[in-house]
Amino acid sequence: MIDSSPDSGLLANLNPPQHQAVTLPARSALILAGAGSGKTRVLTTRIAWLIATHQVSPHGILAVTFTNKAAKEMVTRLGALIPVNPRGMWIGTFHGLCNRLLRAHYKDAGLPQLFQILDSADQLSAIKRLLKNLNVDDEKFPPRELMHFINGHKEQGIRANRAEAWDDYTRRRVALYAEYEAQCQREGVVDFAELLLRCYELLSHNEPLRAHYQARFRHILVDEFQDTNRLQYAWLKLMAGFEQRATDAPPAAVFAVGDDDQSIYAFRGAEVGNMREFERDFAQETVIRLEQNYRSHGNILDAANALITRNRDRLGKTLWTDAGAGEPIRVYEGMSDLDEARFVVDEIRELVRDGTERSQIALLYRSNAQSRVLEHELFSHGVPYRVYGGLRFFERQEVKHALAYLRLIANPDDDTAFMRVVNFPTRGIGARSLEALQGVAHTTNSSLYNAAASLTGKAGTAVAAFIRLVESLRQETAGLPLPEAVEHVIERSTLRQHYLGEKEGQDRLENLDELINAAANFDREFAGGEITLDGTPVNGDDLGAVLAAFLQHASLEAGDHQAGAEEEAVQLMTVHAAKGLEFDVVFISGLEQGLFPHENAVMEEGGLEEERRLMYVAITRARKRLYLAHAQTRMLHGQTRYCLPSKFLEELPEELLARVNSVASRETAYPGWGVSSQSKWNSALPRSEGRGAGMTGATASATPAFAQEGPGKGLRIGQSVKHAKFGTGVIVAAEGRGSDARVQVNFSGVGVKWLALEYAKLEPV
DNA sequence: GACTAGCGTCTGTGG
DNA sequence: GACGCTAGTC
Repeated sequence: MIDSSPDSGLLANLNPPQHQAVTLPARSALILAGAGSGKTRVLTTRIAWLIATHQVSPHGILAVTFTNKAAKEMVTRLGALIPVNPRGMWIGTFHGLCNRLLRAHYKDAGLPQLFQILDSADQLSAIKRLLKNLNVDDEKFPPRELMHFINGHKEQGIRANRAEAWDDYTRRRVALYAEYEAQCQREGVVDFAELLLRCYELLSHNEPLRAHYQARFRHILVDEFQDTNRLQYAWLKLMAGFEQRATDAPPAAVFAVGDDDQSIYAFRGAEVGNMREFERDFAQETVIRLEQNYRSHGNILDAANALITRNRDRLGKTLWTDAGAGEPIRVYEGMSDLDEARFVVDEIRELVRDGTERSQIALLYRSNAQSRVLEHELFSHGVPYRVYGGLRFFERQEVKHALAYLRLIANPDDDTAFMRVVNFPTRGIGARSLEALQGVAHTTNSSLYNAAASLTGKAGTAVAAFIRLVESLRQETAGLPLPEAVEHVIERSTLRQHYLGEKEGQDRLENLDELINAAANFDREFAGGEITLDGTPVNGDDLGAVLAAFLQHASLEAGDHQAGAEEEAVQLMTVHAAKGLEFDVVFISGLEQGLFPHENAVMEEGGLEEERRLMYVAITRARKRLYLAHAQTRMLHGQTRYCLPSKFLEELPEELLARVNSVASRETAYPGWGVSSQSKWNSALPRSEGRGAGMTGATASATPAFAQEGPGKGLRIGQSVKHAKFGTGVIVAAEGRGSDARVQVNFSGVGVKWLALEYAKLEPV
């Protein structure tokens, strides 16, 4: 029995608001937890306290997060706090928990026992296949857009039969949505959004089941509440019993932790408004603000606060810290993305030389595409690094191919898997045979596999050989342990042979080996009873069950922990991926108009504010040192773009910043540029920390050169100019001479314009 | 039916 | 700059 008095170990070292939050009575409460305010600590300590004081058994707790990482972290920390086996508890992501529920009640949910989960790539190819089967013009109905339409509706909890459509085009899309639903049902597959919607409907339509879970979960804890979408919100309401209560038990106490300033997932349906509605819908009694930041030095926090106060409609919260001001925030302007990368890598090497651990250095960017230059520079200087996100292990082509064979073994009706490997490696089954096959499948309302199997007598030997291959794979692997089954499939399908013959196949072969490794690890944990199919242990000797569990693991987990995760390496990731993490040193690169804030985002309603929150998240990742970098030119889509500094840079108080470009280096690089306009870029750092001319001078060749005679004298490509009507912009192109001379200028906010130099009065800035 | 050159699109973020 | 798709060729 654990002493639960306030000064016991469990509650020691909590600050007053944290303490209050942890020990709240069993009623719904909203915790506004600022960045670095000890949010995860409060969540896990709350669970431990509830259990230790016998207010609830581990059985009665449901804790929901968004990412696997957060769920794992919670489990680990909880295990360190109290002697309880957290594996039996319901702690997981929305998707993971819904999957667990659907597995446990697959019949009631109208699903096959071994239903497969489609990741977004699978979903897209399923949609493409659907459009093809229905002879729909995919130019009129772009698959990506349709996918967005379908997922958007599911995230609102709207099925095709209830979707609104006021015009023909939308009516058509709704019809396609319905067809897609039917196709998934036929194939026994479920996409990510479907996991949630299906689970919601299961509970909503099945009263005994609803009564069971509503009575069971007495405390529901939600992490990152600001990221919930409509469906997740409704799911919580239903689960907690604030909607359709089916039991005599009172509603659960919902402990929602969130930060409206860190809401960065509106693009996938998250509604910050859920935080405002929480009070009404969940009978919330208390709001607690966690505003003391334990992570960052003062200057970093001041910058974050200054930035975020520009957003409207905040719930209101100001972070403060006991820590000193610390170092100024370093701002670097590179001439090109390459120059920027060189600066970043140079600094990293110096930091590492001075004793900073590489894993304590994070390199953040707005979009994944930016990682390439940085990676290249890190690689060529031999700096170990690790990229998170981007192409994940289980999303790689070769891994997906191998998994598709395994999926066909587990479920022959999985048409997505069938199409992926029916002719890979090539075995003479072309578009023509497949079209015929799809026709048969369509008319007989059966899966492609069954259609193929029923036709093997007459439909040519290639298809028959494929069916025989899958059949023999199923038989040969039946008695094998999972890793051997995986290896066998890789060999017998001739996947390995295929990649052996490919010039660039080495990486792919290594990934296939890694897949066998992953299967071995998984099998070990499975056999140890640590992993189960639906929360209840399954017979580990049954390959079907192990395989199904492994496949669902592969679709719900990105495979982030695969290969080299523990290596001492610099961390590269998008700002989105960095949420919830912290590092001693953080670089934010690509702080340019159009990139961060992203040009697509600023067009959307509330888009700029979401970008600003994203910047806020990025800044607050840093503990001790923060670098902000931007470049004047950047390669994008294969061509050079001329960029203005991000407006977010202007929104930071100048006194917190130190411009680390030295005038001397820029003079070398840009002969003829006025020093006056550069004065504010002078270093505010002590001399020893300023950049020498040597480093940046080496990149002078990246400077675009364009000299113009006549009216535009002194203007160059890349030059910042001011126009009376359009404001400031950057010259991106020029043509003609004398009175015909025109320049193309990219104005911030206005866009790109061609201007005749004779008439437009452009002033160099 | 397999292979390849050329073209268009993409990179905006995730379970 | 990379990838997927298409048209053209073998």
